[in-house]
Amino acid sequence: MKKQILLIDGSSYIFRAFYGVSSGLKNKNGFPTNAIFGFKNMLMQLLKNEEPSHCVMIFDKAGPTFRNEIYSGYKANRDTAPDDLKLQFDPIYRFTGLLNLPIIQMEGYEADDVIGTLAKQLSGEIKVTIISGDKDLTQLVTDQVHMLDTMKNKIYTPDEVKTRFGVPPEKIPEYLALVGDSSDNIPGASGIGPKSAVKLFEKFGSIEGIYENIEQLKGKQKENLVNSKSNVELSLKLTHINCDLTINPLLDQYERKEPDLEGLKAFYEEMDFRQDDFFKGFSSQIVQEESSVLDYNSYELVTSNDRLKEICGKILELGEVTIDLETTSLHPIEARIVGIALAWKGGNPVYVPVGHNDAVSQLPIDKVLRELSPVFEKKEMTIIGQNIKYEIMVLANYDVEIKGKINDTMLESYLLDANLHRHNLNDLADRYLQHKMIKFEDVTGKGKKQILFSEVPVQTALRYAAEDADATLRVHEKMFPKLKTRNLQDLYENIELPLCRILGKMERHGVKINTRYLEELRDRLSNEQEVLRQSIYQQAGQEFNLNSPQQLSKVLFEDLGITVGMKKTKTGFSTDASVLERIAKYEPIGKDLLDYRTKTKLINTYLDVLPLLINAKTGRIHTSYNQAVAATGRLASNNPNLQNIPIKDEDGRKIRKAFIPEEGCLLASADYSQVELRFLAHLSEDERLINVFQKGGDIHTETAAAIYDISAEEVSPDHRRAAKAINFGIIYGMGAYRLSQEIGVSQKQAAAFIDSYFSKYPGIKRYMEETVSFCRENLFVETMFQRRRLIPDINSKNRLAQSGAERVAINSRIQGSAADLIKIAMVNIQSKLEARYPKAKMIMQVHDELVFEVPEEDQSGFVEFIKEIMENSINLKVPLLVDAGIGKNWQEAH
DNA sequence: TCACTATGCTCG
DNA sequence: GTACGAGCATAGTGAA
Repeated sequence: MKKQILLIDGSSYIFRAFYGVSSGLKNKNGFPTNAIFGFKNMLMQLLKNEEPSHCVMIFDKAGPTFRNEIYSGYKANRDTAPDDLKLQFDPIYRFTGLLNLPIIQMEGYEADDVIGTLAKQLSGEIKVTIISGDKDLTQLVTDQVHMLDTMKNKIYTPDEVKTRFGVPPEKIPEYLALVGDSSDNIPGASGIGPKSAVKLFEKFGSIEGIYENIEQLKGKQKENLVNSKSNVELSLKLTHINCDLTINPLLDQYERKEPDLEGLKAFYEEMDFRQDDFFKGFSSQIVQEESSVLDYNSYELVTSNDRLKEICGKILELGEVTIDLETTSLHPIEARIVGIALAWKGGNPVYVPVGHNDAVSQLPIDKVLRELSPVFEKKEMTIIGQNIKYEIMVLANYDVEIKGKINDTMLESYLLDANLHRHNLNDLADRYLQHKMIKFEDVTGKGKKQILFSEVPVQTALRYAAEDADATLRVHEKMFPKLKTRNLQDLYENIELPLCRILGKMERHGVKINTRYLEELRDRLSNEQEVLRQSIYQQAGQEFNLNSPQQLSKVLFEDLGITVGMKKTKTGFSTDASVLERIAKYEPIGKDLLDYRTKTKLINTYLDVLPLLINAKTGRIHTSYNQAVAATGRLASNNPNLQNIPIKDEDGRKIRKAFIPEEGCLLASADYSQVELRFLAHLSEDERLINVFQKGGDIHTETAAAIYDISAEEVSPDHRRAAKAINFGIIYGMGAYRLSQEIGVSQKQAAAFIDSYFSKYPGIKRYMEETVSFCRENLFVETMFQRRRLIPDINSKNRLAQSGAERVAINSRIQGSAADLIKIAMVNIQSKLEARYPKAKMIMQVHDELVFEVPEEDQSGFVEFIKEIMENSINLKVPLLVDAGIGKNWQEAH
């Protein structure tokens, strides 16, 4: 197989087939098959000759295109397809489907435009060959994109195009616009043929050049050109192929897949085609492919020390191995190893059981780890895993540390496309290998019947576990090279992978909780909650489930007949905080409901839950940081989510007092001040904004002063509040409506505010426009450290989806760059911390804040030490500022 | 009983 | 219709 993608101009294939094969050809039922037959032969021949690794078929879609809108005469001279041909369209589509070739048709565009877009998007990743005989398409030819005319067996390179037409590919649209094209009914300039067109281009370079210098021409030619000017301009619009359609081609989607052999056989029978061609020529390719697919029978169970030693030798020699641990628990702190699966290049995957109940003979875990220790110890070793943080943490339970390099397929997938929410191995295998894996549930069962992995029969475990290691290695080999071609390698190796180890340490260390304090707070809030509940029942004149928005809305808007602030949701009337706030202005029940909601929230989400999450062994809570969920590059925390512990309200803030240090330690906290606005300043290069940060003024006050055209001293709290809302809104791509809601002015006034903001900060406006236009062209945006976010909707025809995509584009660069920054800071801090304060630990991350547990004897100078590293982790056009403090609990540290 | 959606609220 | 990114709790619904 050759690494290349074929973009097949299917419609031209169909017409060529129809006119190339005798129209008398029919199957036994009298159904015409000449076009199908010709199409089949041409396609099979092509696939056999080219052996493409990727392939996609593009067809025209019936109906008018944007070219017809520009010019009603476009292709008007063509007769509609004969009925005999029309009948054959569907079988041809069916045949293509049976070969498992993806098909693209787009309404309103011609196949040419789709081909152009695909060629442009994919040419950076793979060699592209366009299969067509249409001379229009030669304009797409570049060094990476060639065109193959299979009828004439001619390959078009840029040089070939120049030789054939006398102009290079990029001039073809203009060339055709001048010469005209009778088959497409493109007028062109009368009296100008290929010869004179080439001469004119040689002399003037372009159509624009020709008309600018029209005076230099004379006689009939000048007259013709002048008279045809509008025709030429029109023609140019028609001949130019639109390479910017709204499609987000992912190369993987076009990878060759196995054809449906059964279906093809039936199809051939239906059409009365002889079967020999695909059984001989074609299926040999497929058979080769099949042999490279996962093979359960090759998996080996390792139960002897000698064999394990032998395997270690091979791995050490190779310098690379994929590892997957099977354990007793999903929780890395609790987990005990049940078996170890290994896979490496050029060998068969193996499984080393160490804790299976039914195993007749198996090695003990400490012996296996001892044997494997050179693999873990060796610096020049690469260990690959799916979610390798888990392996790192479980190995740490056995005091084993991976000293060499690591690779993580989950992170690889995340960096390639963070929008895909599924980066688990089963999905990756499906996506990259078209392989459906054995599911965990399939071997352990689920629900009440679920068993521990140690109870899974060892032969079943062998298949399951070795397949995991096998597939991990295979998807790694698919994804890893892509990181390089997409410029993501640096981010991967220098930020995400080092961070992965650090997160493992933070999670293992955990944080201590003052349970007694938490209980007291819970009791107090519960009492207050009860008082509110009774008060609400009384005002409502009935008891109902206060936690049910449905029941509450009935009580408020039907039974009590309240009409203020009504707002619809999908299913009824909303009872959210903004509605209740409006009600609160007239009815005390509104305020009571709001208070009830806050207290209930605190009790149910934090006070009741945190004590339950304390680990019995460590006496601390161990969150889990997910490095592969947030589309912008941020971390996410769960079990519990430590990134949404209250801080804004009085009662909520008290929960932070429950987060305490180990005996003899203190908690230190350090957070970046206004980090997203600083990135906005840096990325936009807006002079005024940069200046504000350089002078160190209050950003919201300065913004208020600028917008209202007053001095900083004259700024009132209300001015500042409005300016703050704008500053934050800008980062999110806010509209006037939302701002008006936020600061309580009319939508018109809000719009005027925004205008005024942009006139004072013109660089920001430019930044937003440039970000969107970059995104339109590339279908992704990039952070300061090349983290990509794909944004396919940016060219959506749906206005709402498109403006949503624009906001995402603007925000992702900022939020994502800030996420990059703190990740870099964490990597910097960890190594320096281990050297300078080996007893101090980094224990939490909350997007722009880091929390540390610090021995009392280390407290002097600690905060300054952290601050210094954080502020100097990267260089921006504005200074970075970190606020830091230290105290007896998380609240005091602020 | 379980899986799923809708609503609402917490954080940066 | 109306601001970006997350996680989580409860109610309610429909299928096994």
